[in-house]
Amino acid sequence: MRWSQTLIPTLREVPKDAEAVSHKLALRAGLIRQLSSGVYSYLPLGFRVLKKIVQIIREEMLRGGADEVLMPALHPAELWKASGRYESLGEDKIAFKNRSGHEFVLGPTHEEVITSLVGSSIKSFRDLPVNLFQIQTKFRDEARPRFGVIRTKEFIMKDAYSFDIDEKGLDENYRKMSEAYHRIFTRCGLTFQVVNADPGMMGGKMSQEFMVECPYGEDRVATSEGGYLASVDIAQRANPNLKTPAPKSEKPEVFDTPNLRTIEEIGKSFKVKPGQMLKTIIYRADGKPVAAVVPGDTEVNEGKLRRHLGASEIRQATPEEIESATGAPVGFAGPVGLKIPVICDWDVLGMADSVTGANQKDKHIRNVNLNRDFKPASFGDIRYVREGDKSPDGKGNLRLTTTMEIGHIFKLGTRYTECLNAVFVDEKGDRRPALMGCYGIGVNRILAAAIEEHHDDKGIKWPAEIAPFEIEIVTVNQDHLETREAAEKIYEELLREGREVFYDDRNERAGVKFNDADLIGIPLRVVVGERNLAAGNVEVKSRMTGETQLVSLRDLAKALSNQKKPA
RNA sequence: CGGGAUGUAGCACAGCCUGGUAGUGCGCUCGGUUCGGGACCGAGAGGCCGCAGGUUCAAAUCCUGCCAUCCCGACCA
Repeated sequence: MRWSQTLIPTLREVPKDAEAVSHKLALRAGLIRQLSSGVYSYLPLGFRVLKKIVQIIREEMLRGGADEVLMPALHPAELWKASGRYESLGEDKIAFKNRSGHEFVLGPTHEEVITSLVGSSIKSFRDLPVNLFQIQTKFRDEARPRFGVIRTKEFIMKDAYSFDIDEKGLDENYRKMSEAYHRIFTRCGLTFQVVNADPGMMGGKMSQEFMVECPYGEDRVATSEGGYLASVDIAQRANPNLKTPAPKSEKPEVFDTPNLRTIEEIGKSFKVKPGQMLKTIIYRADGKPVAAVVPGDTEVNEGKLRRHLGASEIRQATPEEIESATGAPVGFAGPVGLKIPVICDWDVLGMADSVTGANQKDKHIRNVNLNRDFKPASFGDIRYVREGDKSPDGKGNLRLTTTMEIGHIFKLGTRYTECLNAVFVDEKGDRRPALMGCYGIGVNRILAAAIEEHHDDKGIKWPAEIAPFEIEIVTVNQDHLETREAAEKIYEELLREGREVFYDDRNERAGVKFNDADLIGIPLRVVVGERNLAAGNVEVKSRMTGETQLVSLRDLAKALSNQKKPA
């Protein structure tokens, strides 16, 4: 393709609020153009990258035994209602009614649709397993799109769904998909980690996230030297086995804290370190009130608390519920004298003479001590891990890194197949719901992640397999006849060989073209200029390594195919 | 949904406090000199100053409302 025939904007300046590196570079290099908040168009260069990524995904999914389908973007709302997930979609849902009053959802994900499709197609265990995937646009009315193409309202997703007759089959499909994901992300040039994750609202037993390190990511991962790796949502820590210090105080003392509710406010006004305070949060676990107590400088992890309690559902109490449980408005809860079960984090065992809410309006209480002043129902690991916590495998401490999720695989079990009636008849003649797995990849995010990982201050350095082109031809002086003729000849020849060539045939100064080439980041650059041409040579430069070499015109084709990455 | 900011030429911004002819840089057009790492000189074109009201002799500028965008938070397979 010739530059002059392509819609590539000359865009060197980027809005100052473009924060993420990948966002800035994608705009500057003319990969994308923003249409509105969280909605982007892909220009030719960006689209080529997407196409490459899509092709890699497609090949590896087929290799992994999945077959391709395409489901509609518009889903009947009845399906969603049947699965019970309609309401929980909340703000994300884009639903509307057509003229005849039918309600539709603009598909944010396709579990409901595929389950209904597969349910109506399978009869017997002989029809299973099936594993189907598609690559298409999803819509989610994100409350806050951000970081360019990292979180957008509309995005391209590869989603796959497997259906099996038993756990063994599900395990097998899950493993194959995991392997396919490893191949996909590796081919896309990404350094990634596989992290155990919280299955969350999707239900199911097991889930793993494929993460890349990225300062603009929205997830955090805990790692340790011993190889422990988990999303902070579920990351655990070893029990520090703290000994409770002897109280220095005689008895607790209530004091006035008018209008001071937060840990921060109290800390400031009374010179108390947050770590010396007991944060008490009231929850409803399966409808029953409980109080969770953690050090003031840590956060309660609801998922951990839920598992600790063995509850199936947990949520923060409403202000009214808090008032009835503690006798005080929000902001003054504490463990002393509470009538509801108190769950303490292990850390609390190591604290003495703490400050906490007094369960009275505008009052807190100091010199509070465990056992003497309050007696917890139980102890456990109920807070989010922090940098420096002991790794649960006992090997070293935890380190937290910011990451971006590029893929996620789940074992869903029968959650959808039961309510949407995707059942089959087994060998014994019994009707059973199929066991389901689902597997997603954010295609746009791979593009962003690749830029985040592979760039320098001049621009993008595309990994070979997803580069928009293999080779860019740059003429130093397009007006110079011999230069132009040589470049045209090289261009035509490479095209004939089936190479993907981008030809910067613009009548621009050399410096401009070199800088643009660095910015766009095509792996190989062939520079055709009068100086070298006189000796029958051109220059070949690698964007990744910066190496340059002089190659004679005669050997050019060979030199370039040596650079071609083995498939 | 809360907190903060910003809407002025294709793009990035200044001007606003203290009302008085619409500005700068990049890009674009024309002419010339340049031409192996973002050239220079000269001449031009291009704006309903987000929208609607109000105050005023006079509003990009002050006031009110709305809309949009961005940032922080809440939320998020």
